[in-house]
Amino acid sequence: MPIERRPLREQIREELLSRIDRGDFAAGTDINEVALATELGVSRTPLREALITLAGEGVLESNQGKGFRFAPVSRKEFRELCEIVAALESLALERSDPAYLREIAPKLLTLARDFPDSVAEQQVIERHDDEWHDLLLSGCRNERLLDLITSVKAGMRRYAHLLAGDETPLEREQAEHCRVAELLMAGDLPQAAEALRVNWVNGMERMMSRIPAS
Amino acid sequence: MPIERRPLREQIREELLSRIDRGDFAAGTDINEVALATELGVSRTPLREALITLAGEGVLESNQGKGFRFAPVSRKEFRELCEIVAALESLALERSDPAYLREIAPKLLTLARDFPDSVAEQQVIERHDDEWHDLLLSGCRNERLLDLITSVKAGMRRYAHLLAGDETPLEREQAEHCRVAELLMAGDLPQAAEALRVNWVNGMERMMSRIPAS
DNA sequence: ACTATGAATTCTGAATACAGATTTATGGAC
DNA sequence: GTCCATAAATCTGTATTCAGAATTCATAGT
Repeated sequence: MPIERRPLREQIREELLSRIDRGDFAAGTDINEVALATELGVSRTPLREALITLAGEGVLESNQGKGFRFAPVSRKEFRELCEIVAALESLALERSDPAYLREIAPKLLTLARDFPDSVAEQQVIERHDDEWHDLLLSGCRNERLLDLITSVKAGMRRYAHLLAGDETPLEREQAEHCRVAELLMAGDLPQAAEALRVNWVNGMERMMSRIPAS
Repeated sequence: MPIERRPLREQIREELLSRIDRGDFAAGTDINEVALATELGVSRTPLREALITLAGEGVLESNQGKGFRFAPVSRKEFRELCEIVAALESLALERSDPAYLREIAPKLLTLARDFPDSVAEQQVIERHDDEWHDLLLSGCRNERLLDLITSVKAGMRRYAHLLAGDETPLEREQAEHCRVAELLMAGDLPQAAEALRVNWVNGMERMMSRIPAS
């Protein structure tokens, strides 16, 4: 059994991202490197490496002499990120193997219908949503594109916990996912890609009001 | 006058990118950190920070215990990158201020017509091309998108010097740029965005044969 | 009371030191 | 001569140290 040997910076990056998911860090707050390094039980070197990576993904900002801080959230940026991901995921779908898509379409439909009901924990809903999108794009042949999508989505994680504990119209989300799946079963890739883009744009509108004005 | 004070890692990153433009490094070769740090006159710490950034942009690869190396080039990846940039630039154009676009359209047309002739140095041609694209997208209101485009294009720089010293059909490139500019003058944003996408796809096809098979 | 100035503190950015992994070199068995 | 084992050298990944910038705090002056 090959035991896991990954650079510390990657583990640290993932730990920080999962803490962001839990809403541990408030947007806009400064990072104290020594304090955080001590808490994580690592030295500043790999921590800084992780911070630099996250800054490249837009999760953090860095200012000369002032170090890193969690990038503030804004409706403007959220809209920008949604636009980007909508375009990228739509492209990824268009660049997928049609045969493979038809193959997984039934499973996508099942997953979409099995959406957890509104009372489920936000964490559960999000994980289910991620799973659906991951499966949807798993047939994309453009590897760089998949990496890029993952990276951009990391920048969106800051918004996840802001949207927790609400009465979002899950039915709409569910219906839109079903529509994508059905179009794939019918073999209409362009329409499915368009439906996916629409899903992102609609989702953005639904979430927009929950984000602080500026 | 505020004198320039930027982190070393950024300066190093840019220096490495410009060296890649000059074709100083062969794709696929390993990086010796101590040697490179010495040559640049810096310590390994900021150098590694720059390397990690470049790895995040796809310029480098990193393997546990083996350090960094310049990512190998391939037709497949070049096609992938072109697809991505085509989609992103097209989106950026669609998200630009139409009034501003009409304003700069004449200048875009002039620049496109003033394309350096075939005998000009590759460097000159590339710089001119970059200038045109930068101006074209300068009206985009989606800041994250512009950053992303810059980042993805950094990953394409590895291919720049491969395409040097050839008899590429510059006329086609020039004509396509003119077409985009003309559509913008006519105020037809969707068509201009589509023409821009086509320009990227065609450019990809033109370059493809010059890249090593695998 | 308020501001300005400067020292003390805290923190980041960069350099150096150390530990462990990987590669290269060496030597012996066949 | 080839193959394998083992030791030396090299290099990366991480920790620690150092230098200087930014911030805080205290004090003097108005």
